[in-house]
Amino acid sequence: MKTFVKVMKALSDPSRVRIVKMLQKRVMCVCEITAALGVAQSTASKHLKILEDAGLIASRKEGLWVNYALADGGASPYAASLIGNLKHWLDDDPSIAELAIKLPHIRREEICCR
Amino acid sequence: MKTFVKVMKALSDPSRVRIVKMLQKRVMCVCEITAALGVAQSTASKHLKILEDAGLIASRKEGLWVNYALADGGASPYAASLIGNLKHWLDDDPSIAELAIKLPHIRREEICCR
DNA sequence: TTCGTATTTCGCGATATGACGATTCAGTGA
DNA sequence: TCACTGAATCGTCATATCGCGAAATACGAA
Repeated sequence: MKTFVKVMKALSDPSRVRIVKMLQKRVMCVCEITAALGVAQSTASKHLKILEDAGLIASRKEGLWVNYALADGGASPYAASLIGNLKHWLDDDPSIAELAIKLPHIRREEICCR
Repeated sequence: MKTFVKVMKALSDPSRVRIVKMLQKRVMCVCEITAALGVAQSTASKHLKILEDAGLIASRKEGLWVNYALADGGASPYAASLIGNLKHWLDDDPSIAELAIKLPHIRREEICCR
């Protein structure tokens, strides 16, 4: 029950859903996600932690950056199912479509002070 | 996005998940659900409203009682999918199993004043 | 209509959540 | 070692949520 509720809670915030939808397209670091969502860096970091705790995404430290990607689903069957559904859900949502257009122009080299 | 988040929010509370799992077994009125969950009747009513707004359950007034049942899913594809998944999810959860045992002994004739 | 019952709504307090800025932590390179 | 950069954590505030009891509704029976 606890793990199920955790997944539901994690996906009950629009910003977090947007993060999952972006990570469907590609791996992203925190500063890219911060820029894409237009929120404070600490806010993005907190959302990422909640998604990771729920088993929806996974982080991987690479040098100075922390890259986030969709989880493989091994951690939680509920997370795996929702990740699968979200592949084809919400693509026509205005805020998701907007992100999809914006995404190719968000590159860490231009955001982080190199 | 709003309807999706609404479904996730509705299912991010253990009491509400329990309600959905109980309604898988049979139609129930508010006083039966109140007794099964062991909460105040106003609390149960509020949870039911949230689940109904999300398109997960449907209510039907029958005389003095209001009977709640699982929604057919026509209202929201997200709700429909989650209802389907919950059919086989969480059956082995302790609190759900306990409810399943308790359920046959909860009858409105014994709860409501006759 | 008037009463009694099942349910909903209202109002409140305690707790949880989401946002931010400031600080701290971790890893790179001078 | 030190300075610098990306990310995580801390402290705080505003808002949302969950629980309850009390009052308001809705309905059926007398």
